Amino acid sequence: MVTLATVSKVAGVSTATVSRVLNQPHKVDRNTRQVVEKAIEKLGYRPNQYARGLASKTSKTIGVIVNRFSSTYYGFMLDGVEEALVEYGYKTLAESSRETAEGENQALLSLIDRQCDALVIHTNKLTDIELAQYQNKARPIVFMNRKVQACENESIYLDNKSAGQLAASYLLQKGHTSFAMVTGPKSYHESVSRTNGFISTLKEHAITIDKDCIIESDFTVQGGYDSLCRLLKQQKHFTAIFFHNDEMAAGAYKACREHGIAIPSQISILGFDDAVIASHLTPGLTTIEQPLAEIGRASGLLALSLLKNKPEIFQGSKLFTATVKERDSVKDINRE
Amino acid sequence: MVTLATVSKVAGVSTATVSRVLNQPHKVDRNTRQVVEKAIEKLGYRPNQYARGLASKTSKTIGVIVNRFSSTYYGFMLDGVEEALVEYGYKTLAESSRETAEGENQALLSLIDRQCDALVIHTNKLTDIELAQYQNKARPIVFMNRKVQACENESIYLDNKSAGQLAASYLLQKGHTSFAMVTGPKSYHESVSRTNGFISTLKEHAITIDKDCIIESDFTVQGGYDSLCRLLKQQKHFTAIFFHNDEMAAGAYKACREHGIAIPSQISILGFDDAVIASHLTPGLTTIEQPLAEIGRASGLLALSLLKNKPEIFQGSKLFTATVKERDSVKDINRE
DNA sequence: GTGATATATGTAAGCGCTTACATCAAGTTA
DNA sequence: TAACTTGATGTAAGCGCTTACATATATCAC
Repeated sequence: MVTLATVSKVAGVSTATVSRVLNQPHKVDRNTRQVVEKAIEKLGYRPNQYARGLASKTSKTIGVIVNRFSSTYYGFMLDGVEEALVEYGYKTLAESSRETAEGENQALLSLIDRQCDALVIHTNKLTDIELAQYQNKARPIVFMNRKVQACENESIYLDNKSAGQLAASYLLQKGHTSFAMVTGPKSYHESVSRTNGFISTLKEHAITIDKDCIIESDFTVQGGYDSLCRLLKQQKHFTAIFFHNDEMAAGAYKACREHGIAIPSQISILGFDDAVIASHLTPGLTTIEQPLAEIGRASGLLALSLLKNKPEIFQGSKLFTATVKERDSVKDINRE
Repeated sequence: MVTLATVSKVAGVSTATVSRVLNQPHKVDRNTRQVVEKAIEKLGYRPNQYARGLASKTSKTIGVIVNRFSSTYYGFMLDGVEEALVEYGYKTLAESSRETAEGENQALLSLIDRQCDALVIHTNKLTDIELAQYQNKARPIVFMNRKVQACENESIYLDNKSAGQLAASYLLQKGHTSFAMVTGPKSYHESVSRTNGFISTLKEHAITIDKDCIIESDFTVQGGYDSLCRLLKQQKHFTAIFFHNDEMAAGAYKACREHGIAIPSQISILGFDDAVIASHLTPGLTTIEQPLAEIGRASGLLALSLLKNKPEIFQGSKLFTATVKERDSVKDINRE
């Protein structure tokens, strides 16, 4: 095995010098540096990251937690984080929590055990209070797409209230005046904020939404399907439904097909996320787009900036805004 | 900071004993063990994985390489790998190659630097010869969904030739006799095998496929769209098209919509993968399903079994078979 | 009781690095 | 020229673990 010592012997210098050319090259004489670099090259030496980490107490690695890998929702954020870190020579250690509180805790501990210099985590199950306890100057934790009370400086997230308002404004602008909404679980802060935003804008226009027309669901296709069936059964009147994500909207498409309801002529549907499926649905799903990759990227950069204590690395805003991705699932009633 | 030494002092034993209760508890007396465990608990001690790795030359970590995270294709495999490893107390260190040869090389080296005990990699760019050079008894490398010559024992993959045959048989069974095919890049072994399988079965039925009706594309939605447009321009006759993945098939849906061609009445479409979008397309895309999560799981298990030299961990077959996931995009011509 | 065997624990030498500190040569100042 | 910088390099002490080996104690056959 080729170690620092091997290189130092071949190069005829001390191990300290070799270590210096690796970590603080400016402190080594040009000629010596070249000799060492040649030896490294020749031997194909690669530093042992564990020895490095043990000695320096830093791993050049940032741990990331997501619910699971098999959803592009997390995939886009992960790609964003990795992209940001690669630029700075940092590695991503990604772990999934498998959507359980226990998984989130375990992943958190395990990433800390692995000496991650910082953490970028997306969590749903742990409470703000539990999360705040993990915060620690030595090892910054960035909360990705979540606002954690008492850790707002380390939270990167979408302005979900504005996004809800945007959804309402958009539908109003298209002439709709009577609505339904299928939300995510109330335990998710996103759901609550989106709901509040949506309702508040309606209120501004003196429109109220029937309590029965707000259904709490679970972000799944099946959940969306079930919710739509329930809404139909109630026989309440509405011309547009706002779904808190595209999967649920896709479930609604299926239910509509089965009930012979045409989108958007009989019912308008507005999704959320701009997931991959949104463009493949027929008609194309109009949806509130959130910049997931950007959010991931920002989270990565924020982690680095906190870690290195260099504010210049992360300059932008911690709050992201959603936009409307217009396709064909919302009818413009004004044009009738 | 709480270290092994802290625990040993509190428990009144040597560090060796503490280390033993952590790694080989049966070698420690019941009473001593309890005392130590209590101390660990009380102090909230967590072993430093870097020190552990340095001393033991093992990291209990398996490195995984995928093209990127933002595709469920890789996501499902990743989830599969992680699921398998978690059972055995191993961690997943996932890195993306960003679909470049350089990225694949870098990721490979970087995971080795990080002392991964084994690697599970999905690569497209590196050649069999390059990959074989990385193989090494000390650190097994499993090739996920790829057959690498000279490393067949470490390759877990779909039987793409049979899958191609299955595609042909299915379409034949539905009464089709005239075909087109849109393949993935020829540089991908999957594309070649699927093509060969497809053609060979047709040949068995004395059917040939016009060279112009086989189009090489790139696995993207846009690629599928373009390919269909090209096929239509040629004015050749065919009733069914076999696409090498669902994204391309989705692109074809779009092209059909624009050209006013009805699926499946005017043209039948068969996809590959059973991606998430397949069920959301209208009509539902009939597709050749490959068990990605299973392939990931098997890869993880194989890596563990090679690593620990315990054949019993990985028992199954290294070759997976595709199945038909039937939806509504293939017309049954017999029923006319 | 003796020697052999098994079981439990401790001692201490690393694992491959980083880095504070020491050393030394060469240049600078008055 | 003596005293002081400065820059380049070396020495060696860890970082927090694991583990081969040594030691101590208990058990057992005879």
